[in-house]
Amino acid sequence: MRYWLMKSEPSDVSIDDLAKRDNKTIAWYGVRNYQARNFMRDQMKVGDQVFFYHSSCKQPGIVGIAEVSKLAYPDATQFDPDSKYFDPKATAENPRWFNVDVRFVNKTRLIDIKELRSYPELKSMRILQKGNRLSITPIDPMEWEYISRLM
DNA sequence: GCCAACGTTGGC
DNA sequence: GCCAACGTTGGC
Repeated sequence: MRYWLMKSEPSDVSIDDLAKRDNKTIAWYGVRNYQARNFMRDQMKVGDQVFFYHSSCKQPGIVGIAEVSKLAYPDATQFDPDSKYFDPKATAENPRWFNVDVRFVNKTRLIDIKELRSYPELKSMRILQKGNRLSITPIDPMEWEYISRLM
């Protein structure tokens, strides 16, 4: 079982939105970065634990825990001409983008990026590195443990 | 709203 | 295959 951090803009899908969905589950659609796609497609397994992170908002930070509830499958939005995630180069025979399903586990207090930066134990976290833009990053078990204790 | 950093695109 | 130009991300 592995650990991940997944960013979502709360104006798009917040932790509360996730908690309110049917089965508290959502397809992690819209990822259009190959590295992040590969994490979902090639490495994520059902039961993997996820820090749910709010980005591009007033208070960026970890706000809850979720888990992978379905293995990766083709992202439906790539085939939808009306979606902003439509990809004309993707076909049903040759899908380019994949997503897993993620299920709500629980909310936590907000552990914002400033607080995360304040712990030397977490300084190697990918999201704290300068210029980091990757929306899905692996979390080291030690880091998961450390952050869990803060909650 | 700014802008540094990054990934992607496409001409050569 | 290089790399300049461009678009996007995301904290501030």
